[in-house]
Amino acid sequence: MPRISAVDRRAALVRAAVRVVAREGVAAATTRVIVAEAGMSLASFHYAFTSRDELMVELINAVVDGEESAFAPALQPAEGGVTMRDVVRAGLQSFFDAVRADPDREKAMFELTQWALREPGFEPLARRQYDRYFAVAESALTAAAALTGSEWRRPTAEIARMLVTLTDGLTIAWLVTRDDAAAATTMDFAADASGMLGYISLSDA
Amino acid sequence: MPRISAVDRRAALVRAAVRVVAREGVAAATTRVIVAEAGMSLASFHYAFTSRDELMVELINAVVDGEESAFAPALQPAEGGVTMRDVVRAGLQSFFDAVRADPDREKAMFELTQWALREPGFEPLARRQYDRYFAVAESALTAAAALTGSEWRRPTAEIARMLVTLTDGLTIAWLVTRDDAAAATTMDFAADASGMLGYISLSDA
DNA sequence: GTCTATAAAGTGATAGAC
DNA sequence: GTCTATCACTTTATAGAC
Repeated sequence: MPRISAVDRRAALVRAAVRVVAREGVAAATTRVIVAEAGMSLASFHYAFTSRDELMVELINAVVDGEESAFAPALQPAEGGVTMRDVVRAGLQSFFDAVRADPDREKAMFELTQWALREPGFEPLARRQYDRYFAVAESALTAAAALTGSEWRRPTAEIARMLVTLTDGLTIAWLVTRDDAAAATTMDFAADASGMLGYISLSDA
Repeated sequence: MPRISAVDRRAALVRAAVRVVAREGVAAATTRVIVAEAGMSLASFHYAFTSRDELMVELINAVVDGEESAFAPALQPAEGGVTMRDVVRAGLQSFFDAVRADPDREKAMFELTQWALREPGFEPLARRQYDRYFAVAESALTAAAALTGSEWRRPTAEIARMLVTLTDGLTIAWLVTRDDAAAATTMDFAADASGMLGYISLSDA
């Protein structure tokens, strides 16, 4: 094999590990499976990382940093006026479409959270993961307000947390039941509720 | 060791496994750890069960069947009239109090769901688990309607699913952040939303 | 029935040749 | 740097003495 710098090797191993975790789960992501995915020898793993836990830290940080807004497609400027209720509904649909498009990824994200919650000393990684979720949700809420000319009546951080609560619950229930119709009903309900409780239009202010 | 019937041994092993899974997680619940918890030899395990997977099936069925309504304390008849909004809020609080009282149990329930979702052929167990959650939620909603003299405007099965979505999301976020105040805000929001959208009082009907 | 002992396969990590 | 070979340990499961 060609000589690869330690940093490149680390990056390649993390990318391989991400694929393995999504495809086969955290428990199956052993060092041997990961190096096979990366096309390396087992010894190369421990040349790049001192331990499997060290890779796991880098892995979680990588997927968390790479987390992008699944709500974005619904937040494009549209012709004519658009209601907050409809933007929230469309944003939830965008999120849900992303879940349906790659269920293994979502399963993996939950598994990583729970792995971090169990592994002594790794709880901060789970916190970081959720801080990122909250931040992504909050910026989507801010964009939605700008798009509709409204203002959130409660602190956006508070509503963001509610939104993450909702998307987590929605995702788990769907991963278990695969019931698209039930998911749609949940999203309708949530959009109606957010419309009634969460914001005021600027013209009302 | 005294002679124990196979069925008794199975039951004892399942009870031991439940404790181990709650305390140390699914991944740490090896046959050795489980038999140690039950005070048996390793060979006794395979006398009672043909495989670890067979125990896992029985384990999940046991915790799912034993699932009781965490909403119940809030559904006791009270003096004077009580609004649906307040019953929902109190029910969520009862649920949340149970989570706070035994976080390891909740962590274990999520882990078991995800284990079943990953293990080939075990998805039906995860379905069963959520069917039970939905049923528990639905009966709580029916009891709440009776208590307040109201009627749900949508099918209770639909609202039950929303309720489970909410409690799942609430639980995960709290397990990660341990933020009681944020959880309270989420519950307030959810109670307000359910009050505005989900039911009609019988006097309106 | 219940045990000890062990098989067979997997794990993370390392030594040492090249 | 990169490899093969291996260590020390753990896993599920079983054989066979009692």
